[in-house]
Amino acid sequence: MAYWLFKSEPDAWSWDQQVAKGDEGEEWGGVRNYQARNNMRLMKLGDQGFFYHSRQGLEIVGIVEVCAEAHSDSTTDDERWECVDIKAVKSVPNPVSMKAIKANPELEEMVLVKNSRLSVQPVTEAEWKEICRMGGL
DNA sequence: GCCAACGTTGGC
DNA sequence: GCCAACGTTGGC
Repeated sequence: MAYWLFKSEPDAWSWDQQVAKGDEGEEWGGVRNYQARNNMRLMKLGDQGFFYHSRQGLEIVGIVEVCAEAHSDSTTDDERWECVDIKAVKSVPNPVSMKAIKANPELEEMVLVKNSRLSVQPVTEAEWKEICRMGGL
């Protein structure tokens, strides 16, 4: 199983909205970046991911699970773009902030730190465990 | 709200 | 195929 990180501006799509969707999940559409799309193509059913609030919040607030593998993005007719569906699994008791991540030497190689603009990113197992520990999970 | 970093576009 | 110009993202 692989781990990922999904970024969203809470103004556009927040963790609360994701939770409200329940097990039905939500299509992660609208991504127009090849690297992010390629990451989604690699995702398998049951893969886990962090849900991160960018711009406002700047913290990891929840855990999601891939509930549909890559398919065409319904927000465009352009066949280049694909996306997965994700559903909320649980909230992070103590949200892990960008500041806390940057302050932790074990997380200095995270894509979130090195390439903050990529909206769908891979997370290593070590990073996953460390952030879960920091988040109180 | 600013602006650096990054990705994409398009003229040559 | 290069690279300048442009648009967008996202931390600050």
